[in-house]
Amino acid sequence: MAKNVQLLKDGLKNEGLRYTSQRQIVWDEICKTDDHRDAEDIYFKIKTSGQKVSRATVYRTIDVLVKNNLVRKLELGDGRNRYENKLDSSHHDHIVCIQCGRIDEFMDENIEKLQDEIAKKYQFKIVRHIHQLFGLCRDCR
Amino acid sequence: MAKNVQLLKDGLKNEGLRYTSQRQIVWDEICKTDDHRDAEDIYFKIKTSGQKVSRATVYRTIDVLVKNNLVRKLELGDGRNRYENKLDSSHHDHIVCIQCGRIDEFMDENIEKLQDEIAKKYQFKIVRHIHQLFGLCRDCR
DNA sequence: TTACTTTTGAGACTCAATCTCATTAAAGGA
DNA sequence: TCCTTTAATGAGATTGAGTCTCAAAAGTAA
Repeated sequence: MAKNVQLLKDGLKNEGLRYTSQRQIVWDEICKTDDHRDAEDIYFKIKTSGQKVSRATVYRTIDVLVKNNLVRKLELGDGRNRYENKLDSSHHDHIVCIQCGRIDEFMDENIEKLQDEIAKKYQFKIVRHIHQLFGLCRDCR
Repeated sequence: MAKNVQLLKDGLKNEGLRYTSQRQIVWDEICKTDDHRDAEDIYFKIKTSGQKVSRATVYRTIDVLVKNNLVRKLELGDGRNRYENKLDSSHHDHIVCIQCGRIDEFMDENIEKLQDEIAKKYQFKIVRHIHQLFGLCRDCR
């Protein structure tokens, strides 16, 4: 846990941002699970735990964490962004079950390589990418 | 153009839906360009051309066209879905410039194959997928 | 033409997310 | 420790894409 405090403090300092109790609360909440949760989930989890952080601050803090590379933003195209902590996870993409909502993760070096080749061909500089497989998981097919 | 009328009529008939002038107007507008436009763009283009189709009908018709495989829906994760006609384009993914908004298309058989292998490994049945590269295009880097 | 059913339009509504602005609280001196 | 400066916060208003409602209009089949 002390590790998480330091990570946050360093990240904020790098950006010239202040360390506040609200930001720590939001970051702690995101670190509690490896789920892919939306901002409202995170907000209500904090709220029902009795801690006081406003909705605006939760949204703003999540943005800060994403920009500082502590949190990964997941865009599933259903109008709600999901977030996951990047504590010990390296880059990966997602497999999403459209029936039960289950989200698995995958990573393939070869796909990454092919991707880089495509970018090269288009003289394109990749900043980030999204690769998601939607369909039915083992239990739903 | 007659081709587009027939395509639409057939698509609608398949679903047991009626052929209406409004649906034809929306489909025609989407066929006019190969751009990746959002629903509001399409709605206003129709509106300013003097034709009368309500916003609700434009949105509903686009959904119908997507379900009937006449239109491809593009989710860029910025809160606005884009649409493109599938008149003579086969499957492809997208390269999006975060500076100028330019959208290029790419397709790589090998990536598709690797993707299928991943799905197999997870015992997952892919229904659709999203693969997008975000970054800076040739002119913006 | 009639009877039935689907589609449309206008505007109300939803919901995630952002913005406003007065108030509160970090951080770095003195 | 106390100031001063400046950033961060909270409450609630606002935005904006998209959906819903329901009465009126228009296809469809007999």
